[in-house]
Amino acid sequence: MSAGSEGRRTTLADVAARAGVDRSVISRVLSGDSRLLIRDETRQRVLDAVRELGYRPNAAARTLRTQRTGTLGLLIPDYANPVYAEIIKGAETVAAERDCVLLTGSADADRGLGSYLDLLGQGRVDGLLLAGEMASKEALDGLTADGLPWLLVNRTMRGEARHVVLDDERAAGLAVRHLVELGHTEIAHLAGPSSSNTAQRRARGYRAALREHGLEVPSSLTARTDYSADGGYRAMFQLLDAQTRPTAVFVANLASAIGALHALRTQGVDAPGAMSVIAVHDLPLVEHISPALTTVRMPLRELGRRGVELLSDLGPNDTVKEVVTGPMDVVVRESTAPPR
Amino acid sequence: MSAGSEGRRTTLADVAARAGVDRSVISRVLSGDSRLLIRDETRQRVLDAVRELGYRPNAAARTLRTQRTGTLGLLIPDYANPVYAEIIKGAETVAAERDCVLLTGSADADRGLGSYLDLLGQGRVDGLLLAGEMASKEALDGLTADGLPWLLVNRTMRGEARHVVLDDERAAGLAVRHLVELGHTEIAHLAGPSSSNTAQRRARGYRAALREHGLEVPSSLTARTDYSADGGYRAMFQLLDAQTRPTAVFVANLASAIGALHALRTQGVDAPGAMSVIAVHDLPLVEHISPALTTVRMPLRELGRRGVELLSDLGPNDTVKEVVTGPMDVVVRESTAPPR
DNA sequence: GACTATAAGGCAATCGTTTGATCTCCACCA
DNA sequence: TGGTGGAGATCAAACGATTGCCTTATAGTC
Repeated sequence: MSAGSEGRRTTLADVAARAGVDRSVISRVLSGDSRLLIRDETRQRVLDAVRELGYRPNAAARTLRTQRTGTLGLLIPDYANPVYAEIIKGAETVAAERDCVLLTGSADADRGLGSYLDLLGQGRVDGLLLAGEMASKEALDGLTADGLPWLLVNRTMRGEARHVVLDDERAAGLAVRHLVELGHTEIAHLAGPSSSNTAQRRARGYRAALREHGLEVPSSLTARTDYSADGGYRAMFQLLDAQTRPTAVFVANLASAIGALHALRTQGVDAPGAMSVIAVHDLPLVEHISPALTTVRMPLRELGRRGVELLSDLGPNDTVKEVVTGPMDVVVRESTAPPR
Repeated sequence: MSAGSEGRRTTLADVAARAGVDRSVISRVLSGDSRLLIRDETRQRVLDAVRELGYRPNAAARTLRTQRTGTLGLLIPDYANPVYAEIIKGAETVAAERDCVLLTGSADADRGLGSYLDLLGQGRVDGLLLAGEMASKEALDGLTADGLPWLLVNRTMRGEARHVVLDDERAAGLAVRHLVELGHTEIAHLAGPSSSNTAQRRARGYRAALREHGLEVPSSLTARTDYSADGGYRAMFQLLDAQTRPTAVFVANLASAIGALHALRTQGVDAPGAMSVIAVHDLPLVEHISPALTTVRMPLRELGRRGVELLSDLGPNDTVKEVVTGPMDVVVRESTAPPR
């Protein structure tokens, strides 16, 4: 609208001049300072000036003064993984509720936490959520030394007591129980990478559940995938070659399960007739593949929510270990059935 | 390491004191000011002090002074859509090359561009990439008035000449040509939502290609999906009910194609035997579904790359309309074949 | 020996907000 | 008349980095 307003953005000084008061008055009115004594008429003049000039506080100046940015960072390893999409959504929702922006970025083996922080510099975020495996212990200590609160999301780390995770062991337990209840006794596990924290917990939960149900835990019934569809495809072949072929498989993630189903088709193994498949996580999409996947739905949004909630109340030296207690359930579709 | 360094972060003043020089010297050394005259010995003292104290410039202070943040923002409608994952990856890569951080956030119908900017305040990013349909014309004008450069990514907008897009019409053309070359003449289109810019361009490309190949363009051969698998599922049923059943369908996106394949299975229509299916975009996953999808692979990363490149050289009043020229090809898999 | 040029840094204003401390009325009370 | 006590603002010092302009030395010149 205001053509010619090129060049300089409106500052407090502009608004103050327009309203005929001091800058500090504007600032206090806008921040809702309750100790401010001001006539209604003046307050109105201030608000009018703010609106007419379209004033918006300068983030850098405010941050410099208050040492707060109103911003949280979230680092994830890979945008293509739908698991993180859900976590981000949950996190953004709470952040917005708290008038705070969530800024997401990705880091991985090459471009790790360190280089990300070098770019970010100091004082660009008030806290950092770290989802996934990109952070080393040293990097985390560096954050603590800088006085920046951080929180691991969906992973734990030895020696660090700052994380929020899902109950992956219980998820594995639910999956196994579902298979056991169908009558399976030869239950295999298509596990995620041993470097992955969630994969470890799911594998542990799988073994614990088998024992709990009085079943043996032969290591030949576990194969590894890198959490990709290709990985699942290859790993399934491995399982099919085992001396005793399982009748069901608990797969650590969705993508691998899709690869696994492909392998079964390729080998002419009917699913679920000759092999039941159940996987961790759920997406609308799996309803539409064949056979529709039975899954364990995880409270990923809740995980993101809790991440932000915990982080924003977290001092640089506090500690927290939380397991999100959101609903978790087996969504039974077509890929699981009683053994033949 | 330095226990007790609690409380205050190191500032230029600390480093200056340690090196025994003025703050300005530190600043100039670090910024590589070529006009600075300094003895090697002094320079070394400065660098040592910087390292020993682990100094990192305060982003807010620097931004306040220079009016630059070293940061670009990217707004997307939905993290769950793998299309955006690819765009983000491309964008982050270039941003990193240019020593600049890309901060991604999501906005949609409810939480639109406006509320996002209210949270961000002024001066938190040097420019904004807007992927998807969340921005209104007024909001864009607001950005321009604020002096913030912005660029639409993967969409155009009437009356605004600031976008970078893919050649969706050509993608549609390639898909249709592939089907025509297989011998199809009854080619349907499973189109995206009419509100979507890409959907419009793909539909236009589809019709143009049909005409180009001398085929008719009956409107009964187009059905609409909302770009979801469910939407594709329902839309495919519509197509199957048409008076003349097509022998091939060009689907506007992957998720819908997966739903469409499901619908075909449900109805006992063999794909590709009785119905060929080709979709826009490619993912490792589609290799593993049955039948493996034939797709048109789009240069999404390149789109993200160009977005950042263009934006960082863009003044608030410049204009740019670019069609990314990256490679685009039909990946032939199992879901397309000659008509019976 | 006075003068100039250059090398090597120092000074201080500035960016825009926030916030504790201060100031100026004016009414009211003794 | 002098003093007190708000009400309703204003003042000014930060926050930390950048950058145009100054100030010292020292070396070199006539």
